[in-house]
Amino acid sequence: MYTESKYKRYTITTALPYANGPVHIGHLAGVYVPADIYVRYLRAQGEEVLFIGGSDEHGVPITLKARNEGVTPQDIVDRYHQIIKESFKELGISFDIYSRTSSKGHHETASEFFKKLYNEGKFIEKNSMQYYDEEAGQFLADRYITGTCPHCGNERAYGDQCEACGTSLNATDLINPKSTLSGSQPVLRETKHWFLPLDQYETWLRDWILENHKEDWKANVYGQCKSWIEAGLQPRAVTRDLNWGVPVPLDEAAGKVLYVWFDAPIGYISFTKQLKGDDWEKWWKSPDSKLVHFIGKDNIVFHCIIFPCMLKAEGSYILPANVPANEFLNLEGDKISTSRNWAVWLHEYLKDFPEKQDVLRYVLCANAPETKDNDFTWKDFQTKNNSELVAILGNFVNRTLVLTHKYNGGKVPAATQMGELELQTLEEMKGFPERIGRSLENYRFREALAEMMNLARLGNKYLTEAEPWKTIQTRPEYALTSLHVSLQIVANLAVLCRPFLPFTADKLSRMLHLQTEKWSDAGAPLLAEGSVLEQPELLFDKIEDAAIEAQVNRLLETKRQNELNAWKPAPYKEKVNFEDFQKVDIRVGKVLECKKVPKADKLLEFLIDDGERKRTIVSGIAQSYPEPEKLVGRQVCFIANFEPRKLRGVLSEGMILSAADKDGKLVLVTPGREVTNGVNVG
RNA sequence: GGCGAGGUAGCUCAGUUGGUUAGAGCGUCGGAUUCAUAACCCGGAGGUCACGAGUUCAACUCUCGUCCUCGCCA
Repeated sequence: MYTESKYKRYTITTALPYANGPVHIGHLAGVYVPADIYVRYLRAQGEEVLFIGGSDEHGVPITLKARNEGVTPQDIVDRYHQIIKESFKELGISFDIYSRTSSKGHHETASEFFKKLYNEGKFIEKNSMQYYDEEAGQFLADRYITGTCPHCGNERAYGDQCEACGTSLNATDLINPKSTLSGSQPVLRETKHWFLPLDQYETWLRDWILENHKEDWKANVYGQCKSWIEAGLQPRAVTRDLNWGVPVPLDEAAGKVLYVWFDAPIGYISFTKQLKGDDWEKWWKSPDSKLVHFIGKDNIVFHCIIFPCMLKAEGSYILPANVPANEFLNLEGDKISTSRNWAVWLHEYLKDFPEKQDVLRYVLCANAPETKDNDFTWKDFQTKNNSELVAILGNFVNRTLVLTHKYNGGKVPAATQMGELELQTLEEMKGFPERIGRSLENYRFREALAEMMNLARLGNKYLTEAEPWKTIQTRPEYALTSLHVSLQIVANLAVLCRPFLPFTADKLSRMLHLQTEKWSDAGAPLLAEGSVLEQPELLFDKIEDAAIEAQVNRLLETKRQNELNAWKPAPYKEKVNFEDFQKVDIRVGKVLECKKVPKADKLLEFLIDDGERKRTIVSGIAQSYPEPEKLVGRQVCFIANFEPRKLRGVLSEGMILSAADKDGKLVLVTPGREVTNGVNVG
């Protein structure tokens, strides 16, 4: 380790993904990829590390989703826990344990934690009035209640928020509240809950964060904490009325569970117990253990304020040394959204791009939203793969190994002719482990990754300058020496890229028969003269346009679907009176002929039997009816008393009525059964 | 609306306590090269550092105001 440290071991946690959907690239770039890089680096440094993850499986949204699908909450979390766990594993996120909050061990630990705080009088009790559904026999979460929004009059506002006007609400604000469980009108009933009095920890928080972590916490994290503390903290309910979660371990608390924000972070502790058994405590209670929480910015308050207060209240735990929260990743310019399916899902990526785990890891790390929100685009994904991984890293390794096989039978040659250039290059190589390490120790992952790539650049530059393909003719000993040097750089890359690109590191180590993964060995030559190398195998393949187009098209399709789903009837037009309506002469007629108007994309020319004569009407529906001749014989409705008008040179005597469907398709309006041509519609 | 973070080259980002010509990668253009997945290597172009005031010998950096993006809260 390059930065001074009083720590002997590291407890690294990652935000628990909520098990109501799979994991997407936003989660990965913000939390899991950086955390995994950090952990793999620590391991390479020989540090003792515990890397903890798991699914967050309680809370109201999961119960809502279960209701919508007609299954149990357990079914929902079983489904997503499986997907999430598998996909993390396949991406190489190297958790020591990936567990879940619905596990028995977690329920026990969370209950004990509550019990201890309860027994020591750390909670305050409060009674309040909450809506209760008498038919369903349960209290209602705010999300389970709909009613009229007091601000905008939307009749389908939720108890926590009106989606029409965006205001957040209390369920008691709603006019005509209705339970979504039974449809009945809920009644207010008194209920008792336990609260963690965060306000009592304010002085302590100020000292701990605002005074002592001003320098070492990220600006976004520190600023957010400051904002919260200075706004004044309120007691926060630890329990709620719900039947999905960790039951409150008190006789008087039937039908109540721990609030999900309270039980979830305890998961980090219970998972440690599940893995380490009796040996768990030092990871959480020994001051020489460094606790680091990797999270996204939405989670800052829980990990910097609330969970630390819980740990402080309990009394025997250490506190996080750092909480390197990242900002958000956008996708092709729009916010990632699970409900709108605007995401690149990890499990789908792994299917669509087999054996390309490291490419995703690379791109997400290079684009990690460390200081501000960032954008993921497929184009950029392709570019980073093709012009960085393939062109710089893969190419350097490949050319070195190909040359070695060509000129030295695949064995590491001797370095008999070290010149100025060689010494200088090896000297430069020496600096990389420390520079990369320091960046990682300070949670600057993009910088660290770029530095790792600079080593490959150094290799390319060296090889180009040494040009063994030329010197092999004139000074073969020197040519072999330069391959020796290049190979040492390749070997160093194998060690130094491991935190970022573990699959690539494995491949490289196999090809080189490399004996070490230790960070402290890097910086120096790692391959012995005469040792045998495998046949080179390409580390990365180019990604062709077609693969990228397929992904982009899928997103475009998603966007189209979302627009359809968001369709709403147009607002009503101004009122008109009956007389005005009567002025419009709408009639039924039969299509006698129908053809496209030349040089007009949208126009069809109809010849209509209107009961008295034939009339020509031009209508802009060609794109919805690609085979106009098929309309012959069909009855349509038209406006008979418009002034005739020329469209594209054709005189149109009226207008044919059609309905505009939500996808933009126009559909002709036809009487439900054949009627006499010329009759009125009214 | 209050608070927080951000707004720097076509794109993605660095810019240490204010101090010379504002940096990197990718893209683009030119050159060189052919060992290598037309890749690598060298060089050039490209910036009113969101905008407007102010402090200072000196401002991307400090202060105030405005605009925009994101988040938290009400």
